[in-house]
Amino acid sequence: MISEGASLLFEKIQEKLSSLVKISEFDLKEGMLVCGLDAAYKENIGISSAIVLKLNEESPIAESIFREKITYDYIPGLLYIREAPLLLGALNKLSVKPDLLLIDGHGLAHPRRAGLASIIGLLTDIPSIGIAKRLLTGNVIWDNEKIGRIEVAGEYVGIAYRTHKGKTMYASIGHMVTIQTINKIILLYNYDEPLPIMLAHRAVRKAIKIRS
DNA sequence: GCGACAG
DNA sequence: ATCTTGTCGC
Repeated sequence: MISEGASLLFEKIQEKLSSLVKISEFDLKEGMLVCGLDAAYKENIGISSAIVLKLNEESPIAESIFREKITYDYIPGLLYIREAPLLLGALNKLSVKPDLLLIDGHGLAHPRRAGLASIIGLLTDIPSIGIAKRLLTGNVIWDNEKIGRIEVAGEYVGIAYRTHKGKTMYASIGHMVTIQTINKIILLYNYDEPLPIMLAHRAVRKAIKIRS
């Protein structure tokens, strides 16, 4: 449970962090390490995973699993207080330092302009992109059948795209990347859920299942 | 007041 | 996210 006062505190912190987010050019280069992050839950236990792949390769070169007792409930807009500790734990166990983080959740496509992806990027000082399956705030202006622009409070913060199976995904700027970076990532993973995130998702699902 | 609401 | 069987659709 999170008290009303604590929620206000976390919202204030989030607003401050938002002002620290940098939108900057990020060039994808051969050999770069792309890391997918995801988490799953089993009762009061949270499990997270970080899966690292070299750009254009499909076998992980490093991966980690992290488990920790959950202390907070999920509150829309405050996902980070529940999930950031888990993701940081998984990142901390990696044997390598990723060049780019792909995180399940939003970046700037957030009411306070600082979703989980932005916060993880800021705290680790690693460029990041948020990729969510549902929109939390803002609107999508579809340019064509498969690509659209995500706008929040008049700002172009990300790209919405439709998977080959018809599922809409919402990718937004986390930290130290631009819309162009997101465009390249979407193309790189062929308009599907990015492989690193897919593998991280499978890893946590598997880990959750084993401990039951 | 009503509805919406990342994972 | 998670609880869950059969079932609608490609």
